[in-house]
Amino acid sequence: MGVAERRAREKELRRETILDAAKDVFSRKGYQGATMEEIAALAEVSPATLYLYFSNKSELYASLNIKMLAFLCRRLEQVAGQKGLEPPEKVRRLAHAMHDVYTFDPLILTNVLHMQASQELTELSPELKEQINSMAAQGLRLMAGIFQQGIEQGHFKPHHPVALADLVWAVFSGLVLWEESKRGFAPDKDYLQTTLELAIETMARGISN
Amino acid sequence: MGVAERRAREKELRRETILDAAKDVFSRKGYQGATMEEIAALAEVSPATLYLYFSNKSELYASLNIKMLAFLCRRLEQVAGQKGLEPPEKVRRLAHAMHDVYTFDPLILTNVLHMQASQELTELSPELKEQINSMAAQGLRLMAGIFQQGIEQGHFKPHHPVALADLVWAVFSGLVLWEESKRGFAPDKDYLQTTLELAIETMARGISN
Amino acid sequence: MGVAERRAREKELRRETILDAAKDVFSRKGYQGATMEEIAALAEVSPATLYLYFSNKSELYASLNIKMLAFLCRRLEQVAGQKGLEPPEKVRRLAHAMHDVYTFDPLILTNVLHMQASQELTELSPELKEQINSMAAQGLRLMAGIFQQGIEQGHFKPHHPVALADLVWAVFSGLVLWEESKRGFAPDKDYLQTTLELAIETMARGISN
Amino acid sequence: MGVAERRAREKELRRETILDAAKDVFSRKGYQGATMEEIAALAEVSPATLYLYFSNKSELYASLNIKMLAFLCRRLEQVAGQKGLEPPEKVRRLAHAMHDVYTFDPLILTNVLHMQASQELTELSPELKEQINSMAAQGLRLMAGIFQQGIEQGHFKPHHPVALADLVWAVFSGLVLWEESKRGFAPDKDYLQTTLELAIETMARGISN
DNA sequence: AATGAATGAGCTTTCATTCAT
DNA sequence: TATGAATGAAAGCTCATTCAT
Repeated sequence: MGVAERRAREKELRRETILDAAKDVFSRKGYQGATMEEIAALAEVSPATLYLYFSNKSELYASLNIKMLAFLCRRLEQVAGQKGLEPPEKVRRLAHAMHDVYTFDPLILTNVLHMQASQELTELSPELKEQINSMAAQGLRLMAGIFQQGIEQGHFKPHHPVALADLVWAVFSGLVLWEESKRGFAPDKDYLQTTLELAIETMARGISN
Repeated sequence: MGVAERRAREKELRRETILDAAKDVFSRKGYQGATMEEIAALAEVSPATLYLYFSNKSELYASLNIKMLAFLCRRLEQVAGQKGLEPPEKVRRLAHAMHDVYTFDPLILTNVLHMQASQELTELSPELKEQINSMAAQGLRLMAGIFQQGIEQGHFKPHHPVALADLVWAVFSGLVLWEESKRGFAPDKDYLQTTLELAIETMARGISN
Repeated sequence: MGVAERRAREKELRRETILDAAKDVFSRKGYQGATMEEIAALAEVSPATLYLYFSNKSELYASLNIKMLAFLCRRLEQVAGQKGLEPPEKVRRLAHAMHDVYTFDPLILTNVLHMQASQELTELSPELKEQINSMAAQGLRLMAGIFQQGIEQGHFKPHHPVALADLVWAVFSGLVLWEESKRGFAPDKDYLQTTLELAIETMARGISN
Repeated sequence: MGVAERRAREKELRRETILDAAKDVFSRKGYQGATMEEIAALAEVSPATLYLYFSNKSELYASLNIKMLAFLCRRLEQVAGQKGLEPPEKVRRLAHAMHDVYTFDPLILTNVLHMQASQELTELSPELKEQINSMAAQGLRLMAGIFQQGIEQGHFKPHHPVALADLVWAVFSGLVLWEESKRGFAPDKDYLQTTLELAIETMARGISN
């Protein structure tokens, strides 16, 4: 059992190594631009080894994105689930949460947003596509829940909460991708932090005036 | 000379045809996913012909984006250059302008934003990269000018105008890319129009509170 | 027009060159064992060129077999269509015809029989599979027609003509494949000729006694 | 020693399990199409284990065919060795014997015939090739012996008995492979039985008229 | 000027085989 | 002895790019 256990742990470890390498390469080159060879080299395995862990390129890509969406959702759940907080405060924490994710690993969001913003999804198998879409939807639902509460309690002017969540997500995508696009120009993390927080809050209030 | 002139015009015409085809294909497939063959087929020329007008794929891509950025800048100049308008009104018109561009041809912005939001730039020659970056910078400068004026005249609370322009651009990217990412879900153009206008204006004021 | 014509002829010529090379390689190595690279080398083109003429390996294989079945059917039609011949004589000519095909190019039959005798068909697209099967069926129908006539005119004892055709085809396959399997042992062409003729005729009579 | 013996028997058992799995896979997919992994999975061992029993794929294939040829020869010996039977009756029993083998396990013959009818042999080491060829030759010799006797005793008209044996083998191959090629069309076992018997007998007589 | 045809380089994927455990 | 894991080598196929006509 000891052997089997260690094997399993080692296997899981290597899987993570590969996913890490994939995250890096996919975020730098995009889905089409990334090559299995480069991912393999970064993970320090042979290309053939990748296929022991993922049945093909698109499944690797999908697994990666699912993992990252899961991380994002978990963080959003923490915020949404906090009892006894006024919605405006929750909105502020929402901004913090997304910024946290970005600070923890900018590539996570870069990948998720790139995926949302582009066509790679069409190449995936329907099941994986479905899984990814439903996780993304859950993220939006969590955000929408916060606004819903705020509207019900009179903090925000009546407006469809899903539309608000959409808008926040869009703003957020814009900010992060914009940061990304300026890579090399020493992006200021505080700048993102501040504008993000402000943008989300004013948006949540202003949109329905 | 009449002959030479007509030749030149015909050549220019074909160049435009190719760029149009490229715009379509690049916006649908992304840089890596697009093939010269598909672009050629759409432009109704042979693949070899593309190389009479553009020395390679990345130059074609760059030329396309430069053209589109130029179009965008021209429209921004119209807004920025109007005399006798109060800055808040200019901001409103700024939103209109960007939405106009999007309405006139969504692919223009889709391409520009995708390019900004991703890594294709790294493949281009330094000169072209420089040219593209400087045009993008000019667009930002034009927007920043509007906010600058507003701040000087006391309409907006003091804040670095370039940062404001950045934020507007980011919000806008977010909204458009978000729209794009939901292709197939019957996007509502009015929704984009309204939220865009609102977002820019509230942002312009709120950011400095 | 002269140019277009010559181009078309050259293209057709090259297509034939490729098919010839494919015939050779497929008959030596079988479908799975053959490589596009070897076929290309034999045809003195690059592997990529093969894909200008055939969309993939299985289509190349199918095209080859269709062409060869067509050749076989044409020869069988000549025999079946001859007026004023007694069925026993027709049977004799049938043996000659099949032997002719074999003499003209042993690889033709080797390929057709190998294909019939193995699993490669399952890899082809349904349409091509259908086309190949229908041509093979036509060959059998032609042979069956000869026996049908012989039975009706009392030359052969009553028996289902299709079953007879099946049997003849089987015998023939056996003889040719057996020859093939002994390659290198100086196969005697006359031997095949004689036994083939004898086998077909005795079979045609004996089966129903 | 008891332990060593049991070990040996277990080893032999596993070898047989592997050969059985190989027989199945090779007959379904052919030599090139079969994969060591599929064979291993069917034998419920790891791919690496195969290499403890056979030094490589082609040796496994060869071992399999040698075993099957041995089985076939044993059955032929039974027929050839029976005293006090008239040659015509022996011929009849020869047909039965071959049909028995086919009934006992169609895959045995399918494999042997496929191998004879194709090129896989060229990949084998000279020694194995030699061994296979000599066993096939022995099978033929056994059949030839029957005809030899018949000729000597005046039952069949003078003809080279080896040629007769060749022909019978060829007919038989044809019938079985033809059956195989129609897999899926509910092949009728009685049909094979009857035509086989008839074909061998008429051939044995007719060939020398 | 335009193109049909060709190809080199490179990609994803498979698989027989090896080896540390 | 048995195997999980790894990989080198090769396969099918694609595509940006070139070139003779």
